[in-house]
Amino acid sequence: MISTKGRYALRVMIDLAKQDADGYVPLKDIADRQQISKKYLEIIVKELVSAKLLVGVSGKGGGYKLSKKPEEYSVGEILEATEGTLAVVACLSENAEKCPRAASCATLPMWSEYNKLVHDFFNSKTLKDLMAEKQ
Amino acid sequence: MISTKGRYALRVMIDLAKQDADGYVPLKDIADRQQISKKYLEIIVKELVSAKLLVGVSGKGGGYKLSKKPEEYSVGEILEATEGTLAVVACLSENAEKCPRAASCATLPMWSEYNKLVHDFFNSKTLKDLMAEKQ
DNA sequence: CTATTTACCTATTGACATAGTAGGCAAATG
DNA sequence: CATTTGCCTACTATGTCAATAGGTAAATAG
Repeated sequence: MISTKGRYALRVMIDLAKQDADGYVPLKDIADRQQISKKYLEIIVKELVSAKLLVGVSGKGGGYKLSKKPEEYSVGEILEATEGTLAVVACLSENAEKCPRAASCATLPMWSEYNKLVHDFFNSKTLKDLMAEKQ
Repeated sequence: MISTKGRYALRVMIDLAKQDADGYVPLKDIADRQQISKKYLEIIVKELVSAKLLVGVSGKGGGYKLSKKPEEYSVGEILEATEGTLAVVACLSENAEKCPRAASCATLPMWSEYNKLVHDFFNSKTLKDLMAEKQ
């Protein structure tokens, strides 16, 4: 299940995509508009900055802005930055140790198929697609 | 992410599907074959019995057996019985309270689409499909 | 130079889920 | 009646989620 963290991250990104692309937007404004605790958003936004999806600038006139154009973000990369992984089972995550049962696992083919489905879905959606939606 | 519980449940069901369909199979045997703690499996199997996916019989000669034919189980119902829900976001789970943001939510359409994708995927796969795999 | 605004940092919390373990009771059969 | 099996309650360690609290660092406006 996609957690609050990932869902909030998307809302922040959509919010930023809708603001003037040149200026920096203070987190306080985003928190007010989205009705989300600013303190909690700090944690989320920090991860988005680490992942280079956002640029943050301190001080007066500072805030956050997108590091590229909305159509250049996949929803998948935003979720992966905050959720840690989009892998559908532990053994298919990036840094999973090799499962000794893999060769004879009756369920692995299904998990792999499902994993691809999920990744393809989120990688094919862009931030711009979500901007187009209402609100 | 699908948890150990759901993955173990599938392995138990597959294991049972491969045994003689008439007799009852002791949990100890399944645990030995699958190399999973029998104690932990007790918890999982109990939930499968509650959901009427398995029938359990106590005493000598007892054990568990499928309550219907392998091709009549969807993978979805097995996972739902153990994972609680397959909903991809909280607001789309069965007993979720109505979200006040729903009407104006920019991400809801995507979540709904994703939710359908996931449910369709698991509801279209049957236990028999998994039996056919190696092991 | 100073006050203000902003991001950024560490730490803590309560609630809950995960992945088990322990020990015993109840039922069924040989 | 002993053995085998399911079934029940309880407990635990670890981790994640969703925050909250309180401070430090950087940048700008005046």
